[in-house]
Amino acid sequence: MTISAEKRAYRSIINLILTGQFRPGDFLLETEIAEKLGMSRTPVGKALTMLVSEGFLNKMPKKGCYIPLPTPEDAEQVFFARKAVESQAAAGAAIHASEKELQQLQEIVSKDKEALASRSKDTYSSANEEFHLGIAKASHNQYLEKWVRNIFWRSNVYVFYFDSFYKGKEFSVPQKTPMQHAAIIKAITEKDPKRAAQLMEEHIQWTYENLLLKY
Amino acid sequence: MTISAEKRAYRSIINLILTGQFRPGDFLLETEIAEKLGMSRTPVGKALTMLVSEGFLNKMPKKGCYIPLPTPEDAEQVFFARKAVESQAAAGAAIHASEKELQQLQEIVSKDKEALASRSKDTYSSANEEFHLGIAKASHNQYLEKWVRNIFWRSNVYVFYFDSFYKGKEFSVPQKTPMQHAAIIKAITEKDPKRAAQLMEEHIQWTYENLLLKY
DNA sequence: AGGAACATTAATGAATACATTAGAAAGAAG
DNA sequence: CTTCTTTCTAATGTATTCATTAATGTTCCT
Repeated sequence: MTISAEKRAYRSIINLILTGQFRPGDFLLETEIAEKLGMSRTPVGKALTMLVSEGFLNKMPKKGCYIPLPTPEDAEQVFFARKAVESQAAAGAAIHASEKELQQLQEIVSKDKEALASRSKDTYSSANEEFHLGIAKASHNQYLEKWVRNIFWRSNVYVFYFDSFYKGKEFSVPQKTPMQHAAIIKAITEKDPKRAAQLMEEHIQWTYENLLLKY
Repeated sequence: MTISAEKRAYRSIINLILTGQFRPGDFLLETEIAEKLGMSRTPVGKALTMLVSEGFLNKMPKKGCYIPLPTPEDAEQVFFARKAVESQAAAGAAIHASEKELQQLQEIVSKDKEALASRSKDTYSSANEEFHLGIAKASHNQYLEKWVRNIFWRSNVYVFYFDSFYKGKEFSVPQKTPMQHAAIIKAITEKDPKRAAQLMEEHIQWTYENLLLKY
C-alpha cells in the first residue's frame, strides 16, 4: 500500500512548520516544496489548498501561501476557538467514549506524569497531543474532531514560536498540566459532560494565560 | 477584476448541491463538472479538495468525492457541532460586534418577519443564512466564522433533503424562529455573552428537534 | 450455468506545458 | 537623488498529457 504524494506533501508541510524549518511570515513556495519532496507541483498545491482551508495557512491570490504572523489578536481568537470546540469535544467524549477509549485516555495520564518527570519537551509535546486529540476522537463527532485537530496544530505554532525565545533555557513542563488532564479524564470517565466541558475550558484558558506570561 | 476559476468552481459545486442537482450519495465527477463549467479539471479538483477538507463532502481514494448520506447519527453530530461553534460565535459577537454590525443584525430581524409573512422558502432561507453567518462574522473570530459557515451549509443539506419529501405541500416557516432570532440579537446588543450563547444553543437544539419530527 | 482470468474503460493521481501576473530590477525623466 | 515607467523574472493559475487503478464486462473452461 503506497501512500499518495498528496498525503505525503500534507504531512511534510505540517512537519516543516512545526519543526521550525519554516517560520511565521514565510511564504511556502509550491515549486520549492515540490523539489524538496521530489514530486510535482500538483500534489503540493492540493496539500497547500487543504492547509489554507483548515486555517493553518493564509493565502494571497497569485502570491502564495504563508504562515500567519502570530499576533495577540490571533492568539486570542485561536484560544477562544479552542475553548469552544475542545470543551464540547470533552462533553461529547463523556457521552460517547467507549470503554476501550476510556482505558486509552487513562494511560495518557500516566504518560503525562512520565513527561513531567523526564523534563523532555518532545515527550511532553507528544503526550499533550495524544491527550487533546484523543478526547476529540472519543467524542465520536467527526466535525469537532477535525476542528480540534486543526486548531490544536495552529495553537502549537504559538507554543513553539514563543518557546524559540527560550532556546537554551531548560524546558519546564507546566507543573499543573498533568493534574488538570487527570481531572478532565475523571469527569469523562464518570460520564459528566458538563463538568468535563467546564474543566477543559479552564485548562485551555490556563494554558493561554500561561503563554501570555512569556511576552 | 476577474474571479478565479477555482473560486467559481467552489461556488458552483456548493450551489449544485444546495439546489438539489446533486443528491446525497452522488459522486461528483471532476471531469463532468469541469465540462459543465467550461474549465479544466485542475481548478475543479482543488475546489473539491477544499469541500472535502471542510467536511462538506467525503472522499474515497481513487474513487472520487461524494455527498455524504444523511443518517440520524450524522445529523446528531452536525447539530451538536453547530451548537458548539454557533453558541460561542454568539458569545463572541456579544463581546466584539461593532455598532454597525449590531445595526445590520437588527435589520435581519425585520427581514425575518417579512419572510414569515411571505411564506417563501427562498426568502426564509436567505434571511436565516444572513442571521447565522452574520453573527459568526460579528464574532470577529476567523476560526469560528469559518467553522460556522461550513457546518451551517452542511446542516442545510439536511433541511433541503427532508424538505424534498414534502414537495408540493405548502412550505411552512417555523413560527417561532423570528422570535428566537430577535431574542439572540437582543442579548448580543446588550453585550450579554452567556445569555447569547445559551439562547443560540437552545435555538439550534429546537431547529434540530423540529427536523426530527419530519421523520 | 457458474466462475476464474483477462481485457476494456472511465475515472482519479501525477507530471508537464503553457498563460498570467505581482514584484523586483533597470532605466529614463524631472 | 528621487520618482515614474518599462522590462524582466519568478511564481502562481490553468490546461493538457500521461500513468494508474477500480469497476465492469467478456471470454473461455469446467
